[in-house]
Amino acid sequence: MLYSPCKLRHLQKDTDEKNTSREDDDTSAEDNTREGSFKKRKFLPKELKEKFACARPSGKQVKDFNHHITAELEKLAAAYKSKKDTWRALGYQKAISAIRNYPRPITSREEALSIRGVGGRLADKVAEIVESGKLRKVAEVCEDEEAQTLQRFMGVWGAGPTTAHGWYIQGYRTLEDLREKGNLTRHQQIGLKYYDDINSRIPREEVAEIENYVRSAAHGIKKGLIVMVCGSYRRGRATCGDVDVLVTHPDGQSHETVFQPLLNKLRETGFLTDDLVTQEDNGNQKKYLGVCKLPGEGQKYRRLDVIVVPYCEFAPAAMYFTGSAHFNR
DNA sequence: TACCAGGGTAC
DNA sequence: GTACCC
DNA sequence: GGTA
Ligand SMILES: O=c1ccn([C@H]2C[C@H](O)[C@@H](COP(=O)(O)OP(=O)(O)OP(=O)(O)O)O2)c(=O)[nH]1
Ligand SMILES: [Mg+2]
Repeated sequence: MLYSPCKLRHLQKDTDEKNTSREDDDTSAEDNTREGSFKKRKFLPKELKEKFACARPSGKQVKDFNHHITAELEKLAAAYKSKKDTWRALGYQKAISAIRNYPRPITSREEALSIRGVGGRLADKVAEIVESGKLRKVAEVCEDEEAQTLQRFMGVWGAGPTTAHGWYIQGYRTLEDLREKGNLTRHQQIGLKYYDDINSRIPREEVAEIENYVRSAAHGIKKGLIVMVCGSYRRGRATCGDVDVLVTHPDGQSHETVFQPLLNKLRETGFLTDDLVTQEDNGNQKKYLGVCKLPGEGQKYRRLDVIVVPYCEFAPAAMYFTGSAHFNR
């Protein structure tokens, strides 16, 4: 990420057709009813409160009113992605993101259609789920052996549709096949080793523990370091796929020297168990991707991403790293 | 019908 | 160059 | 898949 003003331009424009909410919130410009009680600003025009998620109180937890719908659509999105039907998968993903952040339960095809990113065909599917609780298309597309195997293989970190298909046509069907016969890159070996843990969601309470662990290590290296978890955690999700840690320092200088020492410190204590990408440079940003585990019995292995950025890029880096991916795109 | 973000590393 | 990832 |  370059964090140039140019890159950020689209974030501030066309607010009324592209939705201003980071979680990509709900819908198109018109419907959006939501009380929104800003005590200090009684004069805030009602249209604004209805139009902008940022003008409404967020409350503490991010709700997931339409989980039954997004869970079903997720299955199709994943299946299309595994079949390399990229753009169809993107369409599904955008709709899922919009529905996930729609602020109340959807009860009709028309209501679904009012959401930006949900067109006629997806609205039909939403309606079917609302009425029957499931989608016949899922059985059709996702439940044969090939589809299920591709999904299984793509759960290996570092394996995408091409690799999964390659393993499939070599006759592999199980993770055990991969372990004993498969040709795996270093990333994929790690992904397979921790398959179950990496594919488990992380409760946000545990993410907070990991944040504190990294913060303690950071403060042992340099006083004043800012350690902030971004990603789905910062967007308020109850569970997260991984932990995205942003590190910076208000002196505007220290970011240059903390990256490797911080990682080394986390390695020494055994917190970092495996490295995926030890250093990825982008402008002044440094990024680490790896696997970690909190001390103590029964802790799972978790995917950890760390970026270290100069303080002057703190805000845009936090924006990028908080996402969602859909919002950034 | 054209387009769907923009950047990086591993192989 | 391609595959995969953030 | 959806949007323009
Ligand atoms: O293709 C991508 C993927 C990620 N990001 C940014 C936004 C995202 O929020 C952040 C962290 O990525 P991650 O994959 O961890 O996404 P997440 O939003 O944290 O979701 P999850 O709960 O799956 O980790 O990096 C992008 O800009 N583009
Ligand atoms: Mg994340």
